[in-house]
Amino acid sequence: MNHQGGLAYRDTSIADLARAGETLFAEGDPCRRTIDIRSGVVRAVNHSCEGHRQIMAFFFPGDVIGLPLSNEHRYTAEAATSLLYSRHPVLPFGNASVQTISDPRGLLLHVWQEEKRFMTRGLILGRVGMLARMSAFLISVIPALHRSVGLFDLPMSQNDIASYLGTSPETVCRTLRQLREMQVIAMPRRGRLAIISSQALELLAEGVEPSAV
Amino acid sequence: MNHQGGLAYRDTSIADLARAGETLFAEGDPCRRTIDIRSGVVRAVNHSCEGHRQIMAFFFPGDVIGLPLSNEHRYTAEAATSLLYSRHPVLPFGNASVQTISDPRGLLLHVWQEEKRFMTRGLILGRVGMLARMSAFLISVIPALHRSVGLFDLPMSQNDIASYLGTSPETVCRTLRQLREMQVIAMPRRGRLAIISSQALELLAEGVEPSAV
DNA sequence: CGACTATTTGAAGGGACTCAAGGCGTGTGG
DNA sequence: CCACACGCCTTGAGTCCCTTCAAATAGTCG
Repeated sequence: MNHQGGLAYRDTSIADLARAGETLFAEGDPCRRTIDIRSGVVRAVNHSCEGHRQIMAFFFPGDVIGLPLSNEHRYTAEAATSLLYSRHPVLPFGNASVQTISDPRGLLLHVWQEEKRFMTRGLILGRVGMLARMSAFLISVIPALHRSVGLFDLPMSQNDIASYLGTSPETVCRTLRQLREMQVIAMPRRGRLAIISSQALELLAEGVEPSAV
Repeated sequence: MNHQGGLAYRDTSIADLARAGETLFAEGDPCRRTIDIRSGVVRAVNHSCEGHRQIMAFFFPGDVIGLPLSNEHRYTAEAATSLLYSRHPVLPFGNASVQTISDPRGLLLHVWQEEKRFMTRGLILGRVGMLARMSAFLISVIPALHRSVGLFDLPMSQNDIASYLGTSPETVCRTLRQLREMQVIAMPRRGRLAIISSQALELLAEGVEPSAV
């Protein structure tokens, strides 16, 4: 999941800092530069005209976002946590070939990584029942989470998780509690997560009845 | 939505035929060729290990699928209707640059088109309530549908729509009936669709209360 | 015409949403 | 250092929507 070293110039560029909530680029902005996440989490946000707000994906260290697939950005990127990142200039879309010639494999790899994140949300939201959705969500983010002694750091707020899962913060809280009571996960502290039974988590994500776990 | 003429060789290649239900390529297969849809609908399918099946996207004439973003196909492609398409050979992933050099803009356009389809499903499934989801789904597919005298041809079965929307065929049927009773759409025949009030459809997709429409 | 699939409808049950309110954690300012 | 304020998380209660199971009808293909 971490494509360290995917771009040759990564190590030489200076990192920028963004605070939680800061907007990196907005939907409709012209694609001027890609953003290479060093540490922290970025959320891709879509605003509907009625004011509803959806989080379409979370991006993690190693991901490169803002890729010039078209002239304009296709979503708004916000820092979900405090963030360390670097920016790399991009040629206008008409000259995209120049962008790809320098490292076509790198570009396509990053495009694929981005697309995977969107596909994953679809697969998660397509499941029936919040338990299955939450379990699938946890499984999908765990590989990208920072671990310390078997305890994961769940960096996004339950509000963000709710927007991602298409539900309410209350339901997120209740579902996590349910997983705790089933001894599938543990959350010793705010934002800390331990997986007690990853097998049970996978069964739940597949839609197996909770009573059978 | 229809990128006619996106690839120069389209007009000169001979079209293949596939029957409804036929598999064009399977998840995990090596990416040997891209598929250029001429007529009909393709569904991108994901099978979970427990046998559950999700439709991640529908693809329409003008879409090019099976793009070599990685070595292997990322989903299974099946003909949702009888299909006319053409295949174009693709160099192995390591040589992807050669693929892009001939027409980098074309490749990126098609990649973007594919990614948009996956993003769209996420945005649809992220809405609350089946009415909103169904309305958003109809809005998203209408531009790709074949029209005859204001009557659209809805080519996918309600089973497929259910798999796409993450619900059951019964709920799909009931939701369509509800839209009919609200005079928002009409379905004079199986697979035929008329939009009576596209404005109401958009309001419903935005989550406005049905009683307010 | 007959078999099969797709669509439609009914009824019952449970799960998720909403509204409302209370507890916890964090950070800020006096 | 403490008090306060604010946002985040947690919990409760009621309602409605969606799911599931079951069965009938319509449409399609041989």
